[in-house]
Amino acid sequence: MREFMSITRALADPNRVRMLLALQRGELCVCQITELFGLAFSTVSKHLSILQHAGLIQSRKSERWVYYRLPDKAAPVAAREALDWVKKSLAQTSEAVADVKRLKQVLKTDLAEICRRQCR
Amino acid sequence: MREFMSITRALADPNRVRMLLALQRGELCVCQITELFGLAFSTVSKHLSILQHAGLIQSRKSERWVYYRLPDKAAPVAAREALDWVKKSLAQTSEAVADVKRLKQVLKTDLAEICRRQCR
DNA sequence: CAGTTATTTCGTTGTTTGACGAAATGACAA
DNA sequence: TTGTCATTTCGTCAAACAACGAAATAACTG
Repeated sequence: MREFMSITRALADPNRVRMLLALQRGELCVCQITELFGLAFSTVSKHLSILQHAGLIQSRKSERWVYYRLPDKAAPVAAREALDWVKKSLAQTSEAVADVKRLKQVLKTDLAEICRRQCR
Repeated sequence: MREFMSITRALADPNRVRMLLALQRGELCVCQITELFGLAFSTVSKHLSILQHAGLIQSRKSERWVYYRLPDKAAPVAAREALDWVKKSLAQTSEAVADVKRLKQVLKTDLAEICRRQCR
């Protein structure tokens, strides 16, 4: 029950759901997601932390960046079912399609360039 | 997306999820659910309203009572999939089992008796 | 080692949410 | 019609949450 609730609460925010959909294309680092959604660094980091605690994403560190991705097949059943449901229900929606379109633009840009652009 | 979010937000509260699980046994009126969960009338009514707006339950009025039930097969796909997921994930959990046990006690009692007991 | 850089954590702010009791509604019964 | 009764709506309060910027952390680079 506890595990299930951590998943439903993670899915109860539209920005987090959009992040999951964006990650279908492959892993992304925090600054790419920040660029994609136009939110503050700290906000994106918090969202990703909530998704990760719910088992809906995983992360790895490489060079200067932290990459987030959808979980592999070893993920808990509840999380995998939730992700299938999200994908099936929303992959075709206008929001998801628009996000993918903007994501393609973001992916064209060099990673270091994106981070530098977000002057802090 | 909007419809989907109304479902995930409805599922983001443990009391609402428990109500869905309790309704698997068949329809219940508001005062039975109130008795089962030990919440205030108005609180239960609000929860049921949120579930209904999300398409996760339906209601009918009969005599003095309003009965709520899980939706029929004509319900939106997203709602049916969500309910299947909830049921599959949680039907065997200790919380759900304990609720069903108490529900059986509640069902033994006469409906009018239950309502009267909740002196207002 | 010191500086830079990407991310996380912390503290604050405004909004949303869940809970309650009281008042309003709506339907049936006398 | 008036009263009764189950439910809903309203107003309020405290707790939770999303957002931000600033400070802390952690890891590479010079």
